Amino acid sequence: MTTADAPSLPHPLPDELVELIARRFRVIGEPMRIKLLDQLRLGEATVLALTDAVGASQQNVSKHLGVLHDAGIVARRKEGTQVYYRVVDAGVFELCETVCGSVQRQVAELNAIFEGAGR
Amino acid sequence: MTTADAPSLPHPLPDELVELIARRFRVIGEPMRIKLLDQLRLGEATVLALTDAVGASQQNVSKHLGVLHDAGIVARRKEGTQVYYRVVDAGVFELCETVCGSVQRQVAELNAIFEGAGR
DNA sequence: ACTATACACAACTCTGTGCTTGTAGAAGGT
DNA sequence: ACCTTCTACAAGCACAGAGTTGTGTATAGT
Repeated sequence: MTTADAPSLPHPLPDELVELIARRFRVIGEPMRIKLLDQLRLGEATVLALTDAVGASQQNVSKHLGVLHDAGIVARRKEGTQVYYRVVDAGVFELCETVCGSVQRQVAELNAIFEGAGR
Repeated sequence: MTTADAPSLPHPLPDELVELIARRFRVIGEPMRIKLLDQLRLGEATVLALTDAVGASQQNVSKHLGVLHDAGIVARRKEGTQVYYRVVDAGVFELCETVCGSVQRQVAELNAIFEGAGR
């Protein structure tokens, strides 16, 4: 438990694990779901609040939240007619930060090319 | 470079950045590409070697490598008729390890349920 | 020069999936 | 009881993308 890091994954990654990893990446690889997770970074929120925040239809938001829920990334809490969603796997934020780092680095490289060639 | 960490991403994530992040996740979210990256973890390799390693057609491997190359994750080095690919963005390994951690944790939870209910 | 090898590109097919529309179910207000 | 609100589910449509087939290009060997 305390040593969940430094896994040193097996070298020929088994096919089933590859499939699980790929599925997970695909779950996070949708703009709408990233927006929802970004909103949930501020804390739990209702479907209605998320719908207003991301500017999509209620059905669409509900569907995407269902995908995130099935993937075990978010959890539901029902209260009256409203359902509150929250992130239970904080690893997704780490993932987004890592990706952001790569993207920013690439953009910086492109920028350097323009600066070097432009003047 | 020195401050590439602790990004504390802006809270309403801009749409364009969301799109870039999602695209990146989708690039990595394919089993074949994960297998290729897993092989490239051992060092640079030719298309033929990767083709044999993952058990796919040469065209398919070449296509996936092209996607990884366009995404800036791998780089090419031509030598004679052969092309050597290598990973230039080590962040992908960090991503895979993070995802593996989440997957393993979920599997452990399911396992605990079976152990708790089975006996 | 000719042939073989290694890789990449283009066109095509097909599966997967995201979005919309419509609707059903649950809970609260009147 | 009735109606409204909030959420989830189902069917249909459309597009993105993964895989195959065929071919073009470059390099090495003879």
